[in-house]
Amino acid sequence: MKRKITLKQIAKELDVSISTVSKSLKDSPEISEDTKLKIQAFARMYNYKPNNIALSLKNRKTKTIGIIIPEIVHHFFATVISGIEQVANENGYNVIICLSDESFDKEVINMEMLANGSIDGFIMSLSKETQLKADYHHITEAINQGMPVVMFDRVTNDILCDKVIIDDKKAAYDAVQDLIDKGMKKIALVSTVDYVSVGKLRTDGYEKALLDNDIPFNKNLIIKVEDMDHCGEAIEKLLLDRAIDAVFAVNELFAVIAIKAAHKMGLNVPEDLSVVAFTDGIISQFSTPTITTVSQDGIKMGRKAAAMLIDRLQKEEAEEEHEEHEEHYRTEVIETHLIKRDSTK
Amino acid sequence: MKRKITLKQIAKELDVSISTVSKSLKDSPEISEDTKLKIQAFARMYNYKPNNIALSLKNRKTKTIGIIIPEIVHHFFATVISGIEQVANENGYNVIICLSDESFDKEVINMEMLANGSIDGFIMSLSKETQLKADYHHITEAINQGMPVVMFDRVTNDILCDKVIIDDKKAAYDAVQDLIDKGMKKIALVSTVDYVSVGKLRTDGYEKALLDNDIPFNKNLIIKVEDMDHCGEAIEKLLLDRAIDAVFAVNELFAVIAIKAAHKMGLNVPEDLSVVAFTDGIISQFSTPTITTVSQDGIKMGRKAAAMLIDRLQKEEAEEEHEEHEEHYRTEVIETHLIKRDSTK
DNA sequence: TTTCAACACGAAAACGTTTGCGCGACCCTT
DNA sequence: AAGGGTCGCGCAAACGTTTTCGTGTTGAAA
Repeated sequence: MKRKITLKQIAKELDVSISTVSKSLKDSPEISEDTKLKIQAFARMYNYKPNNIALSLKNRKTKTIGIIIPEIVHHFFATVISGIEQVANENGYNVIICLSDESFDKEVINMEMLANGSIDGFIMSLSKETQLKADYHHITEAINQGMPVVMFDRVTNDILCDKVIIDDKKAAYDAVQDLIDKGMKKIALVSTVDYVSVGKLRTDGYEKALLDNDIPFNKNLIIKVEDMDHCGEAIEKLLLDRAIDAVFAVNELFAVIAIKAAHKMGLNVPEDLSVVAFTDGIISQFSTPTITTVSQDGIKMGRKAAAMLIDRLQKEEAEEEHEEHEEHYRTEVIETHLIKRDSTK
Repeated sequence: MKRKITLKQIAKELDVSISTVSKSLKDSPEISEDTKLKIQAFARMYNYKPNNIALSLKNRKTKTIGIIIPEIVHHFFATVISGIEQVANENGYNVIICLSDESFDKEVINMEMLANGSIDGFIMSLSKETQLKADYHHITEAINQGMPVVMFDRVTNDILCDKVIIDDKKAAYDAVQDLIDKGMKKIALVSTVDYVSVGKLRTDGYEKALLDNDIPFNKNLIIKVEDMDHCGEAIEKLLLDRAIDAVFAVNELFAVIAIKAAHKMGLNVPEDLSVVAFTDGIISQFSTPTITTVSQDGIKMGRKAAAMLIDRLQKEEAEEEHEEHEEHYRTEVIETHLIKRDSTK
């Protein structure tokens, strides 16, 4: 149980100064070969490694990225983390992850926690509650303190920063258009409540596709799921009442519930009902039938977000207080495409 | 773009010493009320928060837990993280996550990285490659340096430390026994290669259940999946050759593949073939039919692991170099139970 | 022998905290 | 008026680094 060795201890042991040890380990020409070799050997023997915390304090940077997301038991978010981690690793960064649990307060607490020197920059996706309250003071504050922020997926126009998103509206439009092309006319939408930005955008895309094809936009064909438990019932009711021929769901969970509801009523998918979902995850790949989805490449999204953040950090470092902060923020759009599987004809 | 304010800046601004500022903010009785109020007001105005890195350096502890897992795009591991994060948060800890990607080298690099002062302790699950090589020097080293380690799920007897696992053998035994109770005799096992500890244990449980019921243990009914792509074929072959009546899969992915294979051959689940799987995840809940599984409560596992680690950290802090390190390590076993769904009769 | 460069190393500041201790100023007691 | 006590504050060390700027010793050139 020997604690990690420090420069000071090596110095004392070898009867030289701390600076001599430090310089020797960096192979500085200031130090004689003899001394260097002796110190290096000693350090290697005791497996000396510089203390990260001390380095962070000295360099005023931690080489750590803070990630704040609503939840982690969620295929999409897990893939994004995976993407972030890849790029972070490639560039010598670590990631520290905080979960907001869809709570505004936790999001704020976590951000303030990390903002006090623990990290060099944020990558985040807004919690539902934050989007509902539209209170972004914690983010503004972080940015004002010079902490770069990259938002992904659930973003807001109220904050100026780098963002990486998918074109939710267009993707939804394309998915619905595909249904229409196949002859569907009565297309139901199963969505979340409106304050979640992506839900709103996907609804917009759905509506536009209908209108562009001269299909009346019928509010009765839209289910806004507030609470998971009644989702199935609502869909069954719609199937019963309206004789719809397709369902467009904003996530795969809603889609699989729709399929189960259809089965329960003796309808076959895709023969009697086509189903398309947003977010290509595990469920879509393994449900029966497999579900046609809009791909939403989390890995790519995460990689892009991390690349943007690290790019900014490095630029910052290069400028080094030149104060020429070119406040030019970018919004990257990740391509999506429709993955055709067995839930559509 | 004002950088975060420091004690030094406040001191200079108010023309007092740094210590006076620090003590005032801690409401020390050493300082007069007047001065304290003035300083506190000023600090609040500038939203002063102590720098975490400086605190970490001073206190020799970071209030951060390092997590090393093979991958994150995996329901089970995601739930474990979620559990860890809950308890960590409740106790004022942050979590920093590294992915080994099932690679030994990455596991080593990540551990060494974090061990240099970045964290107070580890929670980890071994990568496949590490288990294959059975090389645990990096873990021993961390422990020798006084860094507490808690291992979960994929553990090894070669390392002495706190562990939290499920009783893989017993859980497998129970699952197979349940099949036997229902009249199954020809039960196939779809497993991973043996060096993954849990795969081995689950196989043992399967074997014991058979033998205890006087059912011959037939190696030909076992499929060791090396490579995902041929998994389906192997199962189909078995279904064709052997007329098996049940499949016990060590994870839900193998189970769903078995079900698909069965369907493809015109067999119905559960009428013609029962399927039970380990690891209760998303797939089991949403596949058709839903799959009977052995629950493996990741949240609980994560919570337990975090609790054990934090407990040890606090004990360490209390002892404070009393050197009375009671090296008594515990292994906690998380309860499992069979969740009966539609893939079994 | 004096002078100066080169060499090898150490002292100290800095990053941002916390905290034990010392010290001056004041007031009260005798 | 001298002694003692209290109050209010600052100094400095410590955590573990890196790096700039000395500084003492040596050897060679003048």
